[in-house]
Amino acid sequence: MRGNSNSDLLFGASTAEATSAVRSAAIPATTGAAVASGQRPQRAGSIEARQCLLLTALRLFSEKGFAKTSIRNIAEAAGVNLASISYYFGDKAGLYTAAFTEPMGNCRQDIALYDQPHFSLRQSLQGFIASFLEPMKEGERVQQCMRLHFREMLEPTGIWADEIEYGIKPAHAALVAVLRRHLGIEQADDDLHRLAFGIAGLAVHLYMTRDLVQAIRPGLLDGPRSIDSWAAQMVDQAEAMVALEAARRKDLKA
Amino acid sequence: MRGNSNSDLLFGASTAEATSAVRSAAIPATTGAAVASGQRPQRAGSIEARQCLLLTALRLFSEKGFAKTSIRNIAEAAGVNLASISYYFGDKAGLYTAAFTEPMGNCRQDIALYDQPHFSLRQSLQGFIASFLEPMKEGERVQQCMRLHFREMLEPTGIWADEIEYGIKPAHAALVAVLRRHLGIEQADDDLHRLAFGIAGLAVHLYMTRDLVQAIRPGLLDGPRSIDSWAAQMVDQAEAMVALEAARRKDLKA
DNA sequence: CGAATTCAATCAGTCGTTTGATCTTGTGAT
DNA sequence: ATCACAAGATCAAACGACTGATTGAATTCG
Repeated sequence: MRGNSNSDLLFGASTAEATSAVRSAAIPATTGAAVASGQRPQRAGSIEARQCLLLTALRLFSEKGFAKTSIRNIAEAAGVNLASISYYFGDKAGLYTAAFTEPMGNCRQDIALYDQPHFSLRQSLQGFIASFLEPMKEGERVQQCMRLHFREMLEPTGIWADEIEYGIKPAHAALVAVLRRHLGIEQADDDLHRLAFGIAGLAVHLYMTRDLVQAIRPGLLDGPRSIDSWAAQMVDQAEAMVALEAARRKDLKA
Repeated sequence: MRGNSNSDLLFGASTAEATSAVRSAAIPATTGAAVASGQRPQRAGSIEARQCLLLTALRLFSEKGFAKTSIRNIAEAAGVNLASISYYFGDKAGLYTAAFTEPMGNCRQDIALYDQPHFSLRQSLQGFIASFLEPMKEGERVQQCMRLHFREMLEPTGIWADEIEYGIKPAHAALVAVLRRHLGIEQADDDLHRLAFGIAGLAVHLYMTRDLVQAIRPGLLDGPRSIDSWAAQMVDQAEAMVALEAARRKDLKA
């Protein structure tokens, strides 16, 4: 009953748990009556180990992916004992879930950056593109978050379903709303959704093909200046794509 | 010395080998003098087993990735014995290499589709976009090839380096050449390369976010008609992006 | 016959997970 | 202030399952 480790890897791990409560919630009935529900006396160095484990896991998972990263690698790199993983996070899936969701508060893209009624189209597009490209300039922590994010996109593990529902869908809907507003369309149709996907794709594509760009045209991605240049070009392109759609709809009417 | 299985997984497997010669070439010195170099009497059903193994591997690798697919899974699904894998392909990496490269002849994008001196810009863009999107309409075999391809993009295993060098780089260079020609530029600069990446990203992005599109706007991807609509829109968008770049350069001169 | 192919069985290694002992720290009684 | 006790935290060691790979005999066909 426990053996299907390949199929049910990342499901069932509790997601909405407080930092210290995870430790107990993930453990079924091993240590017995040691933990009940909400009690966090906790010693001094405890959080350090947990945090170190979390960040190391984030780094390794984002670099090598879930399957190719063993919890022994993580424990070793973090300098903590192997059993600490099951102690703090229950199992490998719990650690992954925690590494995926907990640090995400810092690097979650903000819809408010582009979905404002008083924004011009260009302002909205700038905000949208920036919400994707800005993290590329920041520290590696944020980049690891994004990298893990986009890794999920190609290799869904279960968390991704949640992320689509509560992260991507709203963002997409917001962009569609922006476009709908500026194009003067009442009901969003297939073409508008495709346009939204296309604009998002301008930015998303960079994350996917980052290594590719590095290999083909090195220096096109080094330093914040390069990112800014790229972002500016994307905004122009997105604007042109919207203008194109506007013209197409105008032609269609006539 | 043999233990570093995580790091050197996919390296060292011979790539440029004929179909039947792989069987021997990948095996160092195990079966002794059984095989020398080029001798292929071969029985009738032999190629069937090899082919079945290859296609099953292609399917499973494209669905679950390299690490999460065991050779036992493949052998079982293919209905052949486990040892046949090492017999025909040497090891797991050899099977992967074969599954990656051999069926690729059918679905390799053709530079000739868009890099023609007498083509109009629109024709070239149509050919380029089509070279990406056309496979999405064909059978699942081709889709598995492409999926395995883009899986490599996020999770490089070594073959990817070759693919960049001999598959992607030439394609990118060809697109840059097309753009350079139509924009009347002598030397390709960063902006032109970014434009090329952007146009490619229009199409590539679809592969990455296929599941996403399916989840957010189902029906936007079903049937060849939908793909055609999408391709047409992409061509228009790419054209607009080129026009934008042309205008920008004209302004820059003045 | 003899080579090509298939098969069951087994190897050593890594994986995720669990265990029980040990060390460390905070708390309350004396 | 000192002690003992308990809970938090860490540790080495091991478990069973699964992995990729290999062997040598059995089978099948030219």
